[in-house]
Order: sequence, then C-alpha cells, then structure tokens
Amino acid sequence: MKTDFEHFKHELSLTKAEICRQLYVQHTDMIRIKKEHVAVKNLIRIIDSTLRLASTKGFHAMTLRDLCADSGFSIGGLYAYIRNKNDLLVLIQGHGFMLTRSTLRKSIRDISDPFERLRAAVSAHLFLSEIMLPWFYFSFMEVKSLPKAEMKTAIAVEQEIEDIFFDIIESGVRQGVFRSNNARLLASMIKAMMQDWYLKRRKHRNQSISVSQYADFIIDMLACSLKVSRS
Amino acid sequence: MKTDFEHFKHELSLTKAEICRQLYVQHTDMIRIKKEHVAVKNLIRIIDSTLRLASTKGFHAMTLRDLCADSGFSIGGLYAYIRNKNDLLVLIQGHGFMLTRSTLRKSIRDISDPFERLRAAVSAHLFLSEIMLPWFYFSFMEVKSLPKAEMKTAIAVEQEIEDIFFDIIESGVRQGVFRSNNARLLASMIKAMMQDWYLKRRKHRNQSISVSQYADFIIDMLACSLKVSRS
DNA sequence: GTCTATAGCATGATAGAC
DNA sequence: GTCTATCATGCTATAGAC
Repeated sequence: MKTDFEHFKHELSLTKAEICRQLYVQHTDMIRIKKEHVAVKNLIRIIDSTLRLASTKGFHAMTLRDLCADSGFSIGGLYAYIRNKNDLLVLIQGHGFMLTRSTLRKSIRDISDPFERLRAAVSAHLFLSEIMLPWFYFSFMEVKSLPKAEMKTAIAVEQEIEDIFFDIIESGVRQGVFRSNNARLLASMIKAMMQDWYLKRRKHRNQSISVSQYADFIIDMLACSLKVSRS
Repeated sequence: MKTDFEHFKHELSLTKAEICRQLYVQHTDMIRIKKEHVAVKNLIRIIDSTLRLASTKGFHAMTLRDLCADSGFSIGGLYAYIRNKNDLLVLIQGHGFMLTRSTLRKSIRDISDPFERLRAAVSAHLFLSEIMLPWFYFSFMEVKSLPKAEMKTAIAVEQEIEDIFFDIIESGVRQGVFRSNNARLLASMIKAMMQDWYLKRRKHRNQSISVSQYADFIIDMLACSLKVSRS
C-alpha cells in the first residue's frame, strides 16, 4: 500500500529536468545558450552543484571555482549560463518559492472541511520540502543575501504561505469548528514547525522520524490546540 | 509592576563587559593584549560590530575591512585580538552556547513541579534570546561555517538544550502529570518554536507580539498537548 | 598597544582560440 | 558552445614605524 507521501510524490511527478526547463524559459535573458536541450542538461548540473556546495559551506563561501570543480564546467563555460554569481542566487531562489506557493494552493483547492484543509496544507508543505530539501534549505539561508527587490518578494511569498495557514484557521473558527484565541500566532508556529523539518533534517534522521510521522505528530498537536474532537 | 521579562533581565544582569571579560580570560592564547581593561573594552567594540555586520550580510560576506570601518580599528590593531578571521567565529560561538546552557540549567534548578519547570525553561530560553538576539541569530546561521571540532561541540550543546526540555517532559510523564506519546518530538518542537522567536524577530515585531505574549502562547500550547488541566 | 603600508594570493569576470 | 589564459580587484595576513 502506498503511503500518503509516496502518493504525493507520484502526483507531483517533479523531475529535475522539468524544473530546469521552466527555469530556462524564465531566464532566457541571462542564459546565452540557445539550444534548449543542451541548456537544460547543463542547468541541472550547475544547480545541483550549487545547492550541494551552498548547503555545506554556504553560498558566499562557495567560489565559482568550487562550483566548476564540482559540476565539471570551466569558468568560461559557466559564464554562458549566468552573468554573475548573484544570478545563480536569483535563479534558484525565485523558482523554489513559486513552486511552494502553487503546490500548497493546489493541495487545498478541492477540500472544504477546515481540519482536512489544515491537514492537507501541512502534509503538502512537509512532503514538498522533503522532496526539494536542498532548495528549501538554500532558500531559507540565503534570503538575506538577495538583492533588495528579490528579498522583498521572497519575504512577501513567505508571508503569503503563512497566510494560507492563517486563513484556514480563521475560517474554521468562524464556522465554529476550531477554537483559537490567536490564529495569527498559531499560523506562525505551524510555519516554524515546517521549517524545522528541513532545517534540522539531520537531527530528525538520527532520531529515525519519517516525514509521515512528523506530519501526523504536528496535526495531532494542532487538533489539540484547536480543540478539535477527533474520531 | 515588573513583568517576568524585566525581572529576568535584572536577575541576569548580564553586562556586555562581563561577557567579554570571560571571553578574554578564556582566550588569552589568541589575544595578544595584556592589559585586561584595554582588551575588554576593545573586545566589546569588535564583537558588537561583528554581530551587527554578520546579521545583515552574513559572516562570510563581511570583510575584515568592513569590520575595521565599523569598529574604528585598523587592520593591524584588529589582529592583536584575533589570529585570523575564523578566530572571530569561534570566539563568539563558544561563549553564546555556554551562556545558554548555564542560564537554562539555573532557571529550573529550584523548581520541582514539572509544568512549572517547563514554563521556567521556556521563558528563560525566550528571554535570554531576546536579550542576546544578535548572538543567537549568529550562532544559528554560522554553525555550518565552524571548524569541524567546534561544529561538533556546537551540535552537542544544542542537543543538550533540547534534552533539558525532553527530561522535563519525560519526568512529568513518569509522575503522571503529563500525557504525551512522543516526548522526543515534542521537545524538538519546543526548540523549533524557541528558534522562531529569534530567527523571525522582525515578523513578530511587525505583528506587535511581545516576548511575554509569545511565551504565554507557547506554554498554553504545551499545556494543551500534554493535557495538563490548569486553573 | 595601535597604526600605516604592503606583501601575497584567491577571487569574479573577460577575451579570444578552438 | 566550451575551453584556456589572463586581468583587475580586493581580500587576509604580516612587518615594522611610532
């Protein structure tokens, strides 16, 4: 039998190639390579290496020479795909956020019961971050290094995601299904617990906690905080 | 009337000078200055500047020239206090952790009731991070940049702090005061919520949430999760 | 004990061959 | 489209005057 997570993974069917193809189309201005299949193939290598290196030593500490050594590119070759180091940051950041937003919205679209909406949103966020772990870690750590404009959008998208949780709680309260005296703060806490999953992934792995267990635990905590009586 | 936070702040009476004096004594090997009062005075300037710069642009992006400009030192003068840039990292890191551990242990030392212990530990952690915000933010962000040995201790101390929460919960369960089916994960979540306070300080400021309100909210959530009946 | 001056080097970025 | 060779910059770290 398929677990929820496996089901989610299959539904999403998010191949690296697909993501990178979207990235390519969005950024034809900064990428000098014209043939899509060549560009996409190499973007995968570049982004993979960047995420790997940045998550161990940090983006700023990673030099383009490190990146070349890891990805097998030459400096010159790399510069056909980015105009400068910051482009790398923007390239990776923007896409991760877009994906989170759309996945989360889709996950609750067809559900009306407030508690089930909450469960769906929490699971979707956790499952997505599990699949795209390096992306999430990178996004969190590097917001502060973004150019001002990109930082503003990054913060706005994060707020928007928190608002998804907030709206679910609020509407549940209005319907009399939830009891909560501070929906705003509870939404914040949900976000914090989502973050803990990908920021402290190693700790949870050491304690042998699966993403499904983690999701269940959080949903139980929320049920209890919102005083939902459950079967 | 004094709030809990003001009371804590007064009890701690943690002056920058005292912290820096301890730092000086611990690191006489790397600091070339012999007169304590001179060294301490200048360490305050250096550490203040480092924390300020690192929390906006990140430690790696901060150059020693930035640091000199901000602290009013010359490059040569600075190098009397550190042997290299990494020393700065180690200097600041180690002390923050020591302080957290000792404060937390002290906060619960004279309390026996499990729920009150939990409340005390949560409050102490939040209040401390409120006072030492730049220190906490820096510690979290820069663990990955530490030399291997220092990283190991950093992770161990973090685990130790989580264990404080874990032990309180476990002993409460044994005494029949708490009901919990996963003390380990709950302790993890407490830690995550502690982190959210200092990592997302700006967000909470925008939403006009005080540290006392935040503490109360978390303690309520925990009471509910642990099924503590409260007056 | 603090400064100025500078060595020595690694980095991001470019030009041009293939 | 990718590579090698090279530039200019700006960094950490040191030496030595005051």
